[in-house]
Amino acid sequence: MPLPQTEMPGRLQAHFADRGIRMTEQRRAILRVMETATKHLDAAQLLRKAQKLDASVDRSTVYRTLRLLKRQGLIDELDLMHIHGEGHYYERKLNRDHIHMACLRCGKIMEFVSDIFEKLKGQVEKDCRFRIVVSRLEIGGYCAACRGAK
Amino acid sequence: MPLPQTEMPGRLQAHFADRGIRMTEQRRAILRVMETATKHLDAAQLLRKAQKLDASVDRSTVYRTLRLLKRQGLIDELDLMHIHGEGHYYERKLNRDHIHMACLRCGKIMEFVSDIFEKLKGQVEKDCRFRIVVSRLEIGGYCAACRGAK
DNA sequence: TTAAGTGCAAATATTTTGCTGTCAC
DNA sequence: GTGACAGCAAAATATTTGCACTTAA
Repeated sequence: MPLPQTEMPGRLQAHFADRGIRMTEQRRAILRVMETATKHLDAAQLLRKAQKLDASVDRSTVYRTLRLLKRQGLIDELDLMHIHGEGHYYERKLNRDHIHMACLRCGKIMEFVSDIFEKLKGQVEKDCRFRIVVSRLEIGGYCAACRGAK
Repeated sequence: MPLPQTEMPGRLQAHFADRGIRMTEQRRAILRVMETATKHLDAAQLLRKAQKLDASVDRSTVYRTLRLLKRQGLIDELDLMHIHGEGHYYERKLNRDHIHMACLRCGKIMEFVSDIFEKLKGQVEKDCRFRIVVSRLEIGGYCAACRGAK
């Protein structure tokens, strides 16, 4: 039975507890935002949303927590073709890796899960003798709606 | 007969001429550096190398020219897992798309051409009805040499 | 001739760091 | 109690912009 994409609130916090990583009010707020986010957030958006839960959260704590989450392999960092600005976007790493597509015209972000992608990663691991820790496939182009409209 | 990976010096300049894009001393220097680069360059490295050919080249001209090259689809922009700093790396877009792998231990960058990657892009175009303009697959992990050493 | 391109300096955007005080465990 | 974490302010890094001057076509 496949797990749903909206998944296990509290899992990030559980991971922290499991590994003996200290929990603070600020981290709790940031993790909750990441856990409940319905779209990809950049650092500034994450800061604003976290401050709604705990007004004391500082920008530097957001960046420090993002670094921690990355090191723990709990989130992925994306560029999304820099549709808005030069910063990065973040999302929880869920059970299935997926491809990101960004429409260069309307800015819509789409996700796509593919067995061929899994096969490709297997090929890289085998043919290049490379142990994959993190992978990121981002595609820019035109979505179905915008293809015609161009 | 497959085209070699080190390829056609002057092709970027030829493209500019074909499209009626103005050529300047500064652009000539920047294009030459991109054409002859043997590794991925960030904006600062590109600036330094271009200044050796034409000392007048300014940082802003480098960024403006990079933007132009991106819009023309002549170069790809990469993060290379931010192995050094938060900036971007650039490389000429050659005939065959390739995957980039960055070793998180030794920092080595590897490239890999795969038919499965081509097939995957075909799947995205077909199944998602998405017209791909640019794609970027970056992988972080451990190369063969570093796998043992860890 | 003139629209496009340039350098320069300053602005903006993004991320990191040093320090001192606070809090989770 | 103490080592890890926090806020704050300032620095570091990366990229963009306004403007007056220059140049390719």
